Amino acid sequence: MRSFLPMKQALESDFTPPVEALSPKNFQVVEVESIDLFVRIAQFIGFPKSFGEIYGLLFTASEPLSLDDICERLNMSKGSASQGLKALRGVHAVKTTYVPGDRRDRFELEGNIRLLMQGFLQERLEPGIRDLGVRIESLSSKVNALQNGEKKRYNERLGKLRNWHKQAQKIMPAMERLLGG
Amino acid sequence: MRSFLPMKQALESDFTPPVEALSPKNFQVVEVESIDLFVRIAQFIGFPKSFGEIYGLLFTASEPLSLDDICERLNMSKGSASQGLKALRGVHAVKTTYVPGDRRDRFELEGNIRLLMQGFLQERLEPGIRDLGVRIESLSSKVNALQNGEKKRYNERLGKLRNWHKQAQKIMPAMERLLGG
DNA sequence: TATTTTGTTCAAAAAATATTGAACAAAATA
DNA sequence: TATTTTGTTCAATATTTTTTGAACAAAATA
Repeated sequence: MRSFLPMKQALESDFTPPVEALSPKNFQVVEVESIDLFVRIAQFIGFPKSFGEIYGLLFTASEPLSLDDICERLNMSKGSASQGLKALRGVHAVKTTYVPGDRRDRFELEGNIRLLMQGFLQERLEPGIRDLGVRIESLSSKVNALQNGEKKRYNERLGKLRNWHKQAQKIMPAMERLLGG
Repeated sequence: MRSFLPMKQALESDFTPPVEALSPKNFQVVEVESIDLFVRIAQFIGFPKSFGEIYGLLFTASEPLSLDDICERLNMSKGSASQGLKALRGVHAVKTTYVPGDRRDRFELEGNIRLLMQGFLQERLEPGIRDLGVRIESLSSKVNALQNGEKKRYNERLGKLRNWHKQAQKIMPAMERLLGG
């Protein structure tokens, strides 16, 4: 893996007290740990590692970064960065920003983690739950064509499953309110 | 893929009315659809497909199945079935049952989907959330060593993240109650 | 005890998924 | 308009994950 952060921050002020002179190094540590954190979150919600890296880098950035910045700092191909940014923009986790005097796109976080979670909840979890409902109902109707014994056994199990699915649907709004609001 | 269900059910009764004579075929359809359903659920919570297949097959089974039964009906290797069953037993989704006159292990579902979810919530989601907390706190402490400007910017973002994490922790018990209870 | 049956483990193969990089198109500049 | 810069797409490659199957150990049977 390549170096993570340039010396920019250190060079921006003329004077810093001794303990703060260590800042660039500390900043690198913090940056690496931030990226690591978001890589975990990404993997947790089923995104590839690279998406987490990009998000983590933007989390630490003090200004919007260009595609090239991202590739360079994360040692990642342009293709990956482009795809990752596209996906992250898709879930409203990242937005494009105009920076005067630079004709390249610049990227920064859009809102906070809640927005990212909202995307996940609404575009992955919710449809998933809905799909389960469709499948359970389809199964239920087909079970009616079975022999009595089989039908009874199935319906018992399906009933519990249907019940559980209802609960899952019931808790969704609360999750969206608390985590995605 | 191989045939899914033997003719057993059809052969168990001497007479069935015309419409029910179709039962074996219907049963196969239902079985395939059940397995499909649980494959989705498995993939949803990050288990391999084969785990879902096993669970789905056991969901449809009228009696505890042996390892060989499972391999045969799902056209799956012994190794896969063994590993899948081990994992499913680990999350209390499947249990071993003694069947007189058969020295092979027999497997059946343990409780309903709630138990499986409980396993997922307690053994995956909860530790994941806890790990995030640890990482966020580690980051927070390291941010204190940064320069003032950086520190301020970071703490703003970290504050929101910490806040979000608290909400996530808060909603866990409700999820466990509704989905895993 | 020797043989068979049963289930587990793990290295290797296969499958699924993510990443790369070169070709391309679109937009900006010369 | 020709050239350069920028970002996207997608086939090829690399990586990760899952599955297989043969070797093994444990338990049951002969």
